[in-house]
Amino acid sequence: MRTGAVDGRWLHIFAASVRQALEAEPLAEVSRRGLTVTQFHLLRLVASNGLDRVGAAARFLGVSPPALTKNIDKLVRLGLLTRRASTVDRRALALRVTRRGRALVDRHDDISAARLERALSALTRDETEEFTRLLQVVSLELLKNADTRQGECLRCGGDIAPNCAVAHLRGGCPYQPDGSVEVDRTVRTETTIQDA
Amino acid sequence: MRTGAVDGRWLHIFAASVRQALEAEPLAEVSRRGLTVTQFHLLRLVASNGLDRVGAAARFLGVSPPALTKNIDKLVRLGLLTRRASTVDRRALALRVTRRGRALVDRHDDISAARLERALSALTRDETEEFTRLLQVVSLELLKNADTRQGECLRCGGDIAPNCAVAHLRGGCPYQPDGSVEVDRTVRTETTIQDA
DNA sequence: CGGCTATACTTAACCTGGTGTAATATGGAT
DNA sequence: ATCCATATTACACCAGGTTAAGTATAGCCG
Repeated sequence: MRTGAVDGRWLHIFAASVRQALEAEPLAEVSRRGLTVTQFHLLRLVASNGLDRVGAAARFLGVSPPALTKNIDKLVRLGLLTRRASTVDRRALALRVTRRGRALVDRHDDISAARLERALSALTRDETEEFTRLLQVVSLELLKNADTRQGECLRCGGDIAPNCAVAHLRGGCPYQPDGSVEVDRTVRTETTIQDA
Repeated sequence: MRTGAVDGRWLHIFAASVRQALEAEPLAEVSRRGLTVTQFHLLRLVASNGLDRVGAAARFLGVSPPALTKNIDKLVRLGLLTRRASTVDRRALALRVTRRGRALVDRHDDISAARLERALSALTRDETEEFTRLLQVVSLELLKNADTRQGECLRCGGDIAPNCAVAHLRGGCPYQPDGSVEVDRTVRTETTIQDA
């Protein structure tokens, strides 16, 4: 960091550690490197509430509709999702998770939760609460300063949190049980990387 | 998160916010989407200390040597790096950053630092210090529980920090001025994604 | 000193996940 | 009934990744 500026190193190190230890490695373990992170998040999104709008889900996950179609093809081929015609709109389709797909998501989350618990055991109860509060404050400040494409999935882990502050900031989230949100993709700013 | 388990949502949201607001968006702005995150980190690594060992740098950045060769080709073509034969070992090569390449890294870091400063202005000085301490503790705990491939770059922002705890945990880091570290790649566990 | 093994990077061929454009089918408004 | 909009998919292409092989060089050993 430049002289006199705030030291951001540990924010980046923490971000990489979370992605690596709580997302990428558990995924490699449960899928034996057969799934990418985008494919996993598609699976989890379907497991959460089903999925009836490929276009909206593509925007939410940060890829184009044709790209999502290919990933859907793969997950169906692997027996993790099923694809049916929609009963509401015959142009659309309906995706549902299979037992096997749900089991993979659950195993991933179990491994991730165990790792998190071990890591947080280094903190006291008060420190954990304070840490979560500070994470929330800084996250929301960062998101406020970011571009409108922030509508994309933040990979929060998919837990349904009533009164989620991010969903409020954005006017909705597909993980919320009361329906999905259309994401604004008119402003593209993100470079893509395999961000483990 | 499962009932009774620790709530990890904000760790993931924070990780995504940091990657998005402090890395991906500044990079999109300075490179007009012409560089991937891996290419940017290669540029920054060379800007830090030069680069004399493509193989070691490839391992550090988490790609294969042929992949790094292609990325080097692109950065040289864009006028951001120069490639020369090594004077020490004619099998190897030496990479150096150009003025233009260094300017791009500096502009990225300026944008990122400004965004970080704005975000952290929501905290008091004591809260910022406590937050950094907690980020460090939890990061190191997560890294201890992760696989040996942790030798890969954590994208800390490239600031040289004397007595860096991560470098200590790993026995070295190419960003440290006293030389690079060979990363152990015998255990592969990571799935790759553009993790902005 | 010559031969042989190891090492460094690059090339070639291939794969995968992404893109944009177009095609096809359907919905809904007029 | 017609026309415009929308949903998903097919197609062609691209870029970044991989593995295997090639070429040049380093260094060790007999």
